[in-house]
Amino acid sequence: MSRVLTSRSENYSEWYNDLILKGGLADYSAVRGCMVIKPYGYGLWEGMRDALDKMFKDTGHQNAYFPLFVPKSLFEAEEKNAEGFAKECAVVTHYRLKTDPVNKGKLIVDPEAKLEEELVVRPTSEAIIWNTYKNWIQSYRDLPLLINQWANVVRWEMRTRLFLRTAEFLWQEGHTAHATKDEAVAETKQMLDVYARFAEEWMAMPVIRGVKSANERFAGAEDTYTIEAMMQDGKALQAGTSHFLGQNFAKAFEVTFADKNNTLEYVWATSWGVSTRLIGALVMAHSDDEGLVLPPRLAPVQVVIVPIYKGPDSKEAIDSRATALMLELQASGIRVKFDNDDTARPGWKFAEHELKGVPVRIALGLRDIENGVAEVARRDTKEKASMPLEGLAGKIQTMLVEIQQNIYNKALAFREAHTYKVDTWEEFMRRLDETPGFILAHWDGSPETEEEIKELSKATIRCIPLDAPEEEGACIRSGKPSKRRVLFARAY
RNA sequence: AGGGAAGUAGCGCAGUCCGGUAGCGCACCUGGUUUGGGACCAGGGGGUCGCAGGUUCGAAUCCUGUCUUCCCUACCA
Repeated sequence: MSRVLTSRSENYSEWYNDLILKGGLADYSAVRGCMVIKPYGYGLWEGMRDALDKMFKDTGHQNAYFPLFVPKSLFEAEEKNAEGFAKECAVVTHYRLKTDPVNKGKLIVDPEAKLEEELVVRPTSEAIIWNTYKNWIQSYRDLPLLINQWANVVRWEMRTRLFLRTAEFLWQEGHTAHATKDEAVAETKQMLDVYARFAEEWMAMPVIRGVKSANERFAGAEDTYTIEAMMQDGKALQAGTSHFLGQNFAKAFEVTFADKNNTLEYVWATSWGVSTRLIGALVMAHSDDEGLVLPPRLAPVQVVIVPIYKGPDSKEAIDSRATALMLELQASGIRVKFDNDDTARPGWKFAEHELKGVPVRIALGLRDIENGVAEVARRDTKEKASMPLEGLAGKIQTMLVEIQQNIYNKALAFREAHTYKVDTWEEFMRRLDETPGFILAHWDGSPETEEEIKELSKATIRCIPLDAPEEEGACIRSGKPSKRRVLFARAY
């Protein structure tokens, strides 16, 4: 069989790739560093998008769409941001191709069609958006301006990995403008909280909320808030960020408003985003050696019904009972697939749906129907039980909620078992190498020490957790005094 | 970006050293028997060997260039 997966322990990276490719989430493409998101993977993204979109709307945001291209002069307006992205920008320099006069049938870039001003393919949209907001904001009555866009962005990465880092990816980016600093900070924190709730309640993936250190901060931001999740190899993955941008973009793009006293003030800004990287996070957070394990709330298919045909006469009876069950489940709001493909055998289907992470499988044969039962199997625990067909939809609903909770608990228990308080440099290094995970340790707060630790250990400060209690201590590297522990890990 | 490996049918691979007109398993198609954990029998279709040059009577095989992917390390918001 070509469907056999590499195991996690054998090679974690290959296991991950196998899940993505064999689970039908994505494919490589003819374009370097770019992937094709297949229907099953895109279904996951749609689930994420719909849930997040509702959360954004519920917090007062509206969607809009801004151009893919950013004139270079706009892009460079906010210096730090431009510098941060400069080395990974795709740039459009020409607007026309023509037939190669030397080599007929081939196309060349028409040298006559050079753009006066190059266009940067957006790696993020702050520049074009703030240039636009300038025209939209005149008065305090225009604020707050709360806008989100669902879009693709391009960052020319040298080394790519499916979903985790690709040259082009899908994301959402929220960009808001506020009259006061407090309001903008509150917005930044609110959206971080939205992300954290989404990760925990929908993806069943526990996250640490925190603030980035200066070194790890978004270019152009005053503060970057993050949610950090732990993958099954103990490495950290930044799952979402929310930035307090201060007045940096307002000043760069001259975005001012008249306050109630008619004095002109610069607006205060935020931006926040999550991307298709979340799909990579989802895969690595829960899956096992048999395949994907998807949380019911995001699984494109929550329940699959597999008929067990026996003899030519059984098909009709089973199909009609299975169809009735499917309709009953659908009526309960469950996403269900009746896999009545007669050319594949049950065993094959069982393995296939396990690989794809379908949370619940119902097997239905003549024997079951005679006894008024069905065999129900959970993907997360692999438990199988015979359950009465009568009232099954209600039980399945409950089971889906339990599965959602169970995989969250499992991920949380894993994270807790791999989170260590460490007070010496020796233990710090030993933990990273021998029992990878999150390390809570003291740091003197200086960028130099942070850099030194990174050089020596390849671990970075993932965040200063928001709930970190005050605690006197000594920096793990420099020995200088520290007031709280910060979160270290090797990261994706 | 450094090191390593690999591109031959949809997938996994053999063939490459030693040049002679492409093969195996799975998948696919047809017919039949089957169906409670990746079925079986019979028949069949599909590949300008990643791409571009070169050497040669002749290239999957030798030479040069190039593209893509993976792994390890490094880098990255």
